[in-house]
Amino acid sequence: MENKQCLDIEVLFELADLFKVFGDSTRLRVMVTIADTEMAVSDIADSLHMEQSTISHQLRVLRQNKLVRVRRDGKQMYYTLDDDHVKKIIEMGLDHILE
Amino acid sequence: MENKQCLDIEVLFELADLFKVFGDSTRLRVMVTIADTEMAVSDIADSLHMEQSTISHQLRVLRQNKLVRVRRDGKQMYYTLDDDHVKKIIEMGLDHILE
DNA sequence: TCAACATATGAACAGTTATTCATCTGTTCA
DNA sequence: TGAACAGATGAATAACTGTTCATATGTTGA
Repeated sequence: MENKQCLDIEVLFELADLFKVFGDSTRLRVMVTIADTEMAVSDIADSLHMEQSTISHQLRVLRQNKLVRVRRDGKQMYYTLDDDHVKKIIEMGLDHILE
Repeated sequence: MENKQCLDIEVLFELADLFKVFGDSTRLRVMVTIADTEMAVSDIADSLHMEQSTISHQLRVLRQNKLVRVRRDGKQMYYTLDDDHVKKIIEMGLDHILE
């Protein structure tokens, strides 16, 4: 932990909030689903066999945390992962689990 | 996401459970506190100005998820982070926040 | 403009979780 | 052996969170 002096309470609260977002299987599944491709909300929902509303609610959480990018095309909203950072965090977690 | 075929529902549930552990500021603070040093429970509690019971409960969660190691020395239990994996996950998250 | 469609959103509910208090277990040393 | 101490744990509670239902917003094409 090289930047330990930066790790005051506030930063750790923020960090906890970030990890909270990853700590839900629905959000994780959405993130993996749109990791390498843009997808419309209802297609994500279909793909995961979940309700449109559920996915929409969770996409909002991902949006608020800047983990996804959105683009409107007509009636549809296309979501994709924001950056490779997010993938890296997921892969780090997988490494820990699959070791 | 290179091992995408491994990312079935079960693994993602496990992964979510792992991130849930990181998604609490108390646990995060405990992890950072014992990242580079062994510490007894009451010293962690004092250092964070929290109750012994609170820390003990959270250390149990960390233990159950194999994120910390324990060693008894007399009446005291000395905790430390289990491996560098855990630090890496925290640092990845910090990178995302502090960018 | 209006019907049809895609998505977003608010309220309600159920399930989960962190903290506290009280108490118990286990260790030391006198 | 027993008092003092460190830590663990169960129960209770308050706060939080994910999902669902119903509905609202916004876009398209006729």
